[in-house]
Amino acid sequence: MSSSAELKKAGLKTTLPRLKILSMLENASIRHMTAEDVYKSLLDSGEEIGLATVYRVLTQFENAGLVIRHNFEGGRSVFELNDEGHHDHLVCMECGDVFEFYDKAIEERQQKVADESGFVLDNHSLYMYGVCEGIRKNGKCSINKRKLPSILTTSKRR
Amino acid sequence: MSSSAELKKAGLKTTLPRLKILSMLENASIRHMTAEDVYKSLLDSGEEIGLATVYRVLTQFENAGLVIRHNFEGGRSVFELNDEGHHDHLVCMECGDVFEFYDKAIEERQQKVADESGFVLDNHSLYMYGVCEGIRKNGKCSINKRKLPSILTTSKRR
DNA sequence: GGTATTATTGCTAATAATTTGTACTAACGT
DNA sequence: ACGTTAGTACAAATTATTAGCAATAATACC
Ligand SMILES: [Mn+2]
Ligand SMILES: [Mn+2]
Ligand SMILES: [Zn+2]
Ligand SMILES: [Zn+2]
Repeated sequence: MSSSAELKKAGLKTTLPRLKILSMLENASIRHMTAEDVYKSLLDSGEEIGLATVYRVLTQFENAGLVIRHNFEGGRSVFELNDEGHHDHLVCMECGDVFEFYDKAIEERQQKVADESGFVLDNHSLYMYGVCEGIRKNGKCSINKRKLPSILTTSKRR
Repeated sequence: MSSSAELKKAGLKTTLPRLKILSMLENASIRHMTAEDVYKSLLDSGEEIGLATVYRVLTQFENAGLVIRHNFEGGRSVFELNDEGHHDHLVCMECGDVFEFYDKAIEERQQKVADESGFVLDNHSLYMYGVCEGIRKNGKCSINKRKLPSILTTSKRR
């Protein structure tokens, strides 16, 4: 589906800033980006945008269900496209790498715990923090996930 | 153990502000408090303290392992005394009530997931958000957990 | 106990991240 | 195309937290 159609489906008008941001999220080499990551990446790609707009649009995307906001330990909010199913996260405290996982047993036990406590569950966040294999074995992470794309392949226009 | 001894054991000098804060955490009717909750509660109890000191001391307590810091969805940091063993949290989005739980199966699966990913785990946070039974059945929570103690039973001095 | 040494406090001012106000534009239904 | 309404850019405001620094309080030593 086109980005424009995705915005429409989410009940959002198709505007250039929104297209740029959605496009950046879809094409960036890193999946979990802060508002400023998105902003800087767009500037680096030669796109013009305001930081406040990035914040505003990311929040709209969150409310529309287009992106998920995460609050990893100690840091600012990071956003990821809501294109895969639900999953939880393993964060390396050394290199910042984020590994995603889904564990059916954990999900089921969570539901059970909620049921037993009389809670109707809305959502949950499970973040695990540790040190990844790359750092432990090679002293540094194999892939530098902090690198942002210098060119935005889509979002080119006119 | 006395509060003073607890501070010593944690490698912190016994000072009046630290005693007041530790005492407040030990005696408050709510377990999970923001820095400002602690600050306001102390003022309400007639105790004098600076807000910056509360932030500073809570961070020191965190580093010393005396308290745990949580970042519940959307809100500011909340602190709880590290006197029980590890547990995770169920937060009611309506009344703010916090239920604690420990599920051995979840903990074990988490370890397994980390092992399989080559991660050495340091810590994790699992927060579940929903609506509690009290709200659903009575329209409001039975216990108002937001109420702060007006008098500090300990920490009186001289 | 009295005094030196040094950590800690309580201001207040500074930050960092995010949000808001507003005058200016762009989108889109007709 | 036109008008209405929503969205944008930029600056200024907020909110939560931290930093700078002079005044104080807590051990250490005599
Ligand atoms: Mn999950
Ligand atoms: Mn746990
Ligand atoms: Zn993810
Ligand atoms: Zn707890």
